[in-house]
Amino acid sequence: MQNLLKNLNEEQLAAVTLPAQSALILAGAGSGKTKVLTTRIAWLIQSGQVSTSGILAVTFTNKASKEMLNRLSNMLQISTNSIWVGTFHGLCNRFLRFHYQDAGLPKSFQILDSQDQISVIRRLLKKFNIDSEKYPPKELMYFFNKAKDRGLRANEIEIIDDVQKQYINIYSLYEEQCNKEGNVDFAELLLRSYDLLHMNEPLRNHYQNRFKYILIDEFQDTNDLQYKWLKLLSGNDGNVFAVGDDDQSIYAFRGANVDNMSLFKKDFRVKNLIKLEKNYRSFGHILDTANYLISHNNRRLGKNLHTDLGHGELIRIFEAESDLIEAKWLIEEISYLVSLGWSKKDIAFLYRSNAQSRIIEYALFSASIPYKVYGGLRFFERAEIKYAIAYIALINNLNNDSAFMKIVNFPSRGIGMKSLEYLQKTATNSNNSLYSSIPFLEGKPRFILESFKSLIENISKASNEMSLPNLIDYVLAKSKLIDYYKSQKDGLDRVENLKQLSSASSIFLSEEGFNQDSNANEKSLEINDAINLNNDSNISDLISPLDAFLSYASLEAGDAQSDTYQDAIQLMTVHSAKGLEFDAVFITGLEEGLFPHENSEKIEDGIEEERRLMYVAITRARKRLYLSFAQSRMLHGQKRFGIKSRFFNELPQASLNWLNQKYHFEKDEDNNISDLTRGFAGELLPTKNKIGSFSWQIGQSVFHKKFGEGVIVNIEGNSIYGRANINFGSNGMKLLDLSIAKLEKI
DNA sequence: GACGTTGTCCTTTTT
DNA sequence: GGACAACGTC
Repeated sequence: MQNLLKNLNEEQLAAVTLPAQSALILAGAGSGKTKVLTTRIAWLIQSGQVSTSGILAVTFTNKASKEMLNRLSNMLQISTNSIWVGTFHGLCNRFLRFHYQDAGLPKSFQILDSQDQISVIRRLLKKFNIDSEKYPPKELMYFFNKAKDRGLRANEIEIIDDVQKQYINIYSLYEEQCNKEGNVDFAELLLRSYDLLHMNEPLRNHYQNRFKYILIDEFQDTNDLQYKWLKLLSGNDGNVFAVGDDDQSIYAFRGANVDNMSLFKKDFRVKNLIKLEKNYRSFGHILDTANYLISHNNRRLGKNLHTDLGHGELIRIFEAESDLIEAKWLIEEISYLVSLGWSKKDIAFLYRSNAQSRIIEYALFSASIPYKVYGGLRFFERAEIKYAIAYIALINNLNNDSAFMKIVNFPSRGIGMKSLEYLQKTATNSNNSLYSSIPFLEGKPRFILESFKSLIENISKASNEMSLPNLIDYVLAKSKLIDYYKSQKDGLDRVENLKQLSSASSIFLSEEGFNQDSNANEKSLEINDAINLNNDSNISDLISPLDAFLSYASLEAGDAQSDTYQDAIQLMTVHSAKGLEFDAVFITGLEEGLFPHENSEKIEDGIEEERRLMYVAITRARKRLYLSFAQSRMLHGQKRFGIKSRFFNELPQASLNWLNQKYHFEKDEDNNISDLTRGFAGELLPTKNKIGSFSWQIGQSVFHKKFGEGVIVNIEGNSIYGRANINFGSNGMKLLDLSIAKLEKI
């Protein structure tokens, strides 16, 4: 026990050993937040205050919950299996699998990811002849999700105008459709769980009694519904240990509400507020940069990080001519670091949006440097995998129209639009699922659909006799998915992915403790059984391997494939870097419109959130931080010119080191950049050359007295006297007369 | 009526 | 660059 607590500082120790009351821990980046959380859990268990089943620990990402479980099993000698640790979504899924009957769900309910959600909405619009131009599926999805995040059903939303009324109508149609199919979207997992706890008193009492200690990480990222869920579950004399950092709130776009932190203080009568401001991660210049940047935000609880580590190195900034050169510079720089003995897995390339990874990947690949991309198009989000999963989802629940539609004619088997419209109509008239309506058809459509039906029946029968991995191989063969991709000229990668699916399932089963040989799970549970059982039972005792695997496919999307130990450069978005740390961090693509993202300007407090995102990015670095931006970048298949991010103006200049003058590029006769060469650290060149009139070029960076820094995006007419479209970033796009406007070259 | 091809649209971040 | 819809062809 003493061992457990000996490495904590005063504040950390105080937090870990707080009495059983609600508490709010304001924990800055790198202040030992995860350490405090896990040590508290271990301490509670080891000191005998609670058994493992009395703890509920909530995180926001799968990565974080895995990390927590890892650390716990290192600290504790006992099994951590019965501790409920997971994401909100994962925990709610588990809860609903136990109590599906009470929640009004079929045993094998399927979880929809956002792609699936969109296609449900599309089908719905078609079915009811609703104009998808006027009611874009994506907008509808945002609307539904936002409502659910606030805990609202269709009939609980206030009607403001006619358009909104129609949104609400479609919302209830959507709910109806999902219920009929037995499908549940991400937000629904939470709302269902909440409703069930809310309505069902015995169940609520049971869980309130069971979870003596609730701990939650990244509290600033909770949305309204999650807050209500915590409140309900913790009961009246709630005991919630919340850890968070308002400066790292970066999920407002999915409903997170920072105000929950101050609300929590009041609602949960928090007596214990502890601030962890000592940073153990980063050197001084890095922290100064982060502190100075975030001080530009208005809505803050207030907190300043400090360190004992000393100033360390200056922040290195690089301006590239293009995204390609930025990528080349990245390679050059990390090769240098590696040659100095830095390890690749401690170096991260961060970017604002996933699309930016491509060019960096290409450069790394060409240089034969091992790298690992997190996020992006995940394994289970790939088209071919989604098809395979849809076959399995359909045999698991024949009412799943979404899965049905996805695969009924894929690979194509001669079932066209007309036949499906006919089927749809028949199904709608009899209020049956598509699959079960097949026998009521007539003529040729009936004939071809019956053959599809027997395919599904065949697979279904096989599923009772085979293990999951074998079943998957069977599906791939019988459905002809593999054959289809083999016949495609660029289908080889997809064939490989499909082949990986069965081994992925077998790894999953063994990790989750399932019996590999059988797919059977004949235990059908009454509510009381479930209550009695789940105190110390594994999820594998209650859920069929198939259901579990399908949930896993939706909830985890196969993010981190297990080669974490390989020494490779880490590539990820800033969002997915939250909670991680690296010796060297490169924040790339720091251009107006990209970071901060242009969409954020239209959103209330959007720029503040982007700034917090930047804050998160900066505080990932331990020893060395690089910032880079490019004058031009390929975007949507087009070359776009940008100017450097406004965030550069919000950094402490004394901590910055502008690298540009220390590098030069070698160009061949065709003006292609052949290689990037490390140059000498020369004198700083003057940055602004005042020149009278000369020929302007697209892509030229300019300075204007009123509008600030900009980039020439287009020139009309003569390049000396014509007019130019100039992108002034936050000051907008201006059309200026080149002979009149006093522009300076930068 | 089904299938392959072309054209058009969008493109932030995650469970 | 990718997903989907509309188009023309078999």
